[in-house]
Amino acid sequence: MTDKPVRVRIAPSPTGYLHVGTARSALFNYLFARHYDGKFLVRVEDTDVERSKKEYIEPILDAMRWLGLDWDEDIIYQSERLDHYRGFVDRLLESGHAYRCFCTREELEAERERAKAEKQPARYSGRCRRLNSQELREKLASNQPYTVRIAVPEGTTSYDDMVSGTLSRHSNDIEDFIIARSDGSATYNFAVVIDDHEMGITHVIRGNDHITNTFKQIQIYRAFEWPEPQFGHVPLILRPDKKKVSKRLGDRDVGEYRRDGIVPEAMFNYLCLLGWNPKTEQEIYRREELIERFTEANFNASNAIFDEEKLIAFNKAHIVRMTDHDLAVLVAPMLVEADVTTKYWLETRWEYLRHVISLLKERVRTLHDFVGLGGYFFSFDYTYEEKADAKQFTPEAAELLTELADRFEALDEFSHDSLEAALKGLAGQRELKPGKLIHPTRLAVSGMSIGPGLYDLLQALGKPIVVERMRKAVEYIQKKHRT
RNA sequence: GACCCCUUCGUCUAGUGGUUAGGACACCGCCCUUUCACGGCGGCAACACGGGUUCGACUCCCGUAGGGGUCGCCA
Repeated sequence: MTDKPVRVRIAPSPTGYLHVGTARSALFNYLFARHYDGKFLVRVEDTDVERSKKEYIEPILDAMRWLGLDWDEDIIYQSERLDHYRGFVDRLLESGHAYRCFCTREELEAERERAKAEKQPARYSGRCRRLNSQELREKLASNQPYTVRIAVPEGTTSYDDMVSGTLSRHSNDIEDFIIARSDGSATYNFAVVIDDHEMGITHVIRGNDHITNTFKQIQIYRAFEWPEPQFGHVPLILRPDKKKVSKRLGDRDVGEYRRDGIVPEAMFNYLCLLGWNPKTEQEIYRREELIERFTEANFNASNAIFDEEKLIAFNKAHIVRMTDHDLAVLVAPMLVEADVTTKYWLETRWEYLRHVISLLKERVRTLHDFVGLGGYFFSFDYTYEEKADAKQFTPEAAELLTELADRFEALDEFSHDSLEAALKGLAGQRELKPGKLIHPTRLAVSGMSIGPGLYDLLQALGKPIVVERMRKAVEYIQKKHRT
């Protein structure tokens, strides 16, 4: 697919957060680089000194690390290369590929207004391109400020896009854009080309909102007679119908999803399948599988809507596949954060945590559910689910729970099988269906009507806690029915 | 408005001239089951429209419509 070693990059602006669209572009570049044993680089586009603060890049790098998008080489900061770009502007001026433009912002603004009013395309007239040497000398002598514009050659510019095939645009629609501001600093499109060239970028994979820029950037490559990288414009990620946007997972910042309990493996997998396809019916993949399968051939061309429900489905699938230990590492701080238990308690009972996770992992949508559905494994300060309470905690249940608690207490071995035998034994004697005991017991020891298999649950909790909670429930029921 | 990109179930998608148009998420049934979840089975549901080309179009071409992007001395 290429003769040179692949070098790609992601070039985020320091906005303070990683947008899912940028994340996916980064992901595609990462996958592409890893697949072809190339390099994946990061360049920070912070030329706008006004609004770029160093700290705004940290959350972005953080989110990338979280996703596992590890980059190669040092991060390049455009802000540190500002002076470097100037010489290149001069070269283009000398070679005649660029010219000075003395139009003021006001004049340009007026021109645009007029064009808009006349429903004409809003493009620069090219007035200063036609300045003769006499006029030029006068303007220069009078110290008029100027910008530098590229002189786009007449004709059509074409390139072969990795996603959309051959794309072309007429020079009139590219326009003589500014490459250097009146203070001499390089503009975005110019700096990008210098950087990509000097970084040896071979492939530029980015959102299709950059197609217009690509035609501009190609002008610069050609003016310098530099080799052009291959460009690939992937479809955009759209948000769902605003009315249907969900409450919890409404934002598109990757960090937000992380905070919402999405595991990086799921985000990685899901994002990859938005605009790219492995051409198989399999959808759940590990990172290594995606690296192996990823090629530029299977890009999709149409925009995609980010479906949070499907992300959740991927999240469930990945959580089930993760090891209990890896999940425990992620869940432990959440339990502490939720004040369900303490860091110390967990550290001394890591095995228990892992076991709890193994019981819960199949029923969880996000990491937070481990807390929401498993708090009772760590503390007894829950209340009984209202509906279940009304249904299960009858006077009869109190009597049964009392008897069952006694039998449980008498057990030598507190195991899945012995618990089942004890419970079914009682049910048999009373000629009751096991459910008559199971449901109140579950409610008593967990406060919930849903959860892991009861015997697993009881065994995990252990005899003292089970018996205590059952007797507490009996007291509760008796009190409830007395009043 | 100009220029460009895109168009298969609600959503993500497979499909490259002849298919009962496949899968996944969601949804609805049923099964499994002490609950929930998992799993299994089944169902609902799509080729935007109009012209061509062709023996034959979801597939190719042209229009139309719709969606999206871009049009800064921002990136």
